[in-house]
Amino acid sequence: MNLRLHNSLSRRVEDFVPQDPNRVTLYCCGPTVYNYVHIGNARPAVVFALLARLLRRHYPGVVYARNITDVDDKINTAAREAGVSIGTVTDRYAAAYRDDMARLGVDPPDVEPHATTHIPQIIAMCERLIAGGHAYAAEDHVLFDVSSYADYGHLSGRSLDDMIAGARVEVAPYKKNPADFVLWKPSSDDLPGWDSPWGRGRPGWHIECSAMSETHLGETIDIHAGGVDLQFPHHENEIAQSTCAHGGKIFARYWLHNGMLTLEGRKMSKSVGNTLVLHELLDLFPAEVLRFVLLKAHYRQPLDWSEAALNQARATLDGWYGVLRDLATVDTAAEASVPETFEAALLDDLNTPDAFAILAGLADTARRSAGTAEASQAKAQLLAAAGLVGLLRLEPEAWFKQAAAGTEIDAEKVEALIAQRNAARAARDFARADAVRAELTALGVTIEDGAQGTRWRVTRP
RNA sequence: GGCCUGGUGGCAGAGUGGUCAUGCAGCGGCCUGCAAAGCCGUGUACGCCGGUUCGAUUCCGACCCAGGCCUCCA
Repeated sequence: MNLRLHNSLSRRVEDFVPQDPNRVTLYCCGPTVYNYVHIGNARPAVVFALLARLLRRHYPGVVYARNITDVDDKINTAAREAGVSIGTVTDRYAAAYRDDMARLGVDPPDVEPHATTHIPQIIAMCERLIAGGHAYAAEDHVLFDVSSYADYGHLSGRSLDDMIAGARVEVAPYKKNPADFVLWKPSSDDLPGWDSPWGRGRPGWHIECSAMSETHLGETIDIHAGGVDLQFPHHENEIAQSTCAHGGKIFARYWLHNGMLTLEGRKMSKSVGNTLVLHELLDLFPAEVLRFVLLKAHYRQPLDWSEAALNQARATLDGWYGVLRDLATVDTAAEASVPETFEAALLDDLNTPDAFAILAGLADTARRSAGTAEASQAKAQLLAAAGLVGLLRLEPEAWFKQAAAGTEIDAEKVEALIAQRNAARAARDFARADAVRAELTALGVTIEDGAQGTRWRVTRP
């Protein structure tokens, strides 16, 4: 079983062959911490943490870096508006990000570099680029000279001429070429800044990733990942900077890009203003429901976020948890290996929809295995496969008794009503029994009479 | 305008040159006091038009439509 990945450089699915199996390097562009992230920001975090997990299963050494951008004009604005320091804003939202990711079941990266702790490396990279004739200082800025890098535009499939023709931005007068981009820019006294050979200033957006990637993963990394909206200009610029700073050595061997989330068919983005805040969604829905929706479409496809998608995810998970509830007493101490077909689907460019189809089959097998000698193995396989994608991590009873958003379930009251109803049933007073059930329904509780008694669950919202 | 994706059954969503995706929903039945859960059964799906082929949803071309990038954005 080999890992195959779609490489944006070739626009094809390729066999993944690391430079060094003992040190596979993966870098994912992380958030700019000026606010809570939205659900769209969670997609790359979930998808590429899953990729890191897969890599760890197949290679002895993996280093996964996901950065925090903590210097940015939007951060400055947010701090000014809130009347707090910039550090307060970045600390608060970086912590919130880590917390939200943990709740979503996203494994933390091995390294979480912050831009502001890599200023010396950023300055050094600027100096190297200037020395190599790839960048120039002008009016307290340092700019990358795109004409010095013949391959500029390769990743995003566009030529310099196209870019200039299609430019919709005003070109700063100090740029040699309209497509030149800022590596370093001056800061006024009220803005965060660091001393540099070009005066007090701060880094441009793109250079930080190049510097942090170089610092923690080396000059050539195996995989660089991020949203497809970063393909241009962010990733294109990273390639230009890093390649030129490293004497032409390839920067990233495989480029992975996840598709955008849409809301009612429109791209979800902070600039459009139609974002759903992950922090809030986590209070409204079980984290596994959010994970399920994020992984149910292939990562490169656009994904439409909707109430219907959430309900369907919940219904499917209810079914799978129902299997686990039926097998609650089955011991899974046996070997719990991930079935090969399941892992093969994931290894095929992270085909999570196919993996989910296989998971449904495993759930089916497990359900049918109840009471047979195969039950333990079937349950173990279901749990192992689901666990790899971060699902079915709760005890089934806990899953079914999760209260709906904003409500509390009084389990004792529910149990008491069930006892009343069962007493009525025993007396064959079905009118009374149905009346009690109506009370339970009003509480948002569905009951199931079974051979081992009556069990209940919170009806999905 | 340039570049790039994609159009699959009620919905979501994989995939394939020639039997089956899968999930949710629906319908019929079994079970149940009734439900719920479960079980059994149930759908002439692949944007449009040409081409290649014994055969295309799958390959090629045109067209239509939708979305993304070209500006901060995951």
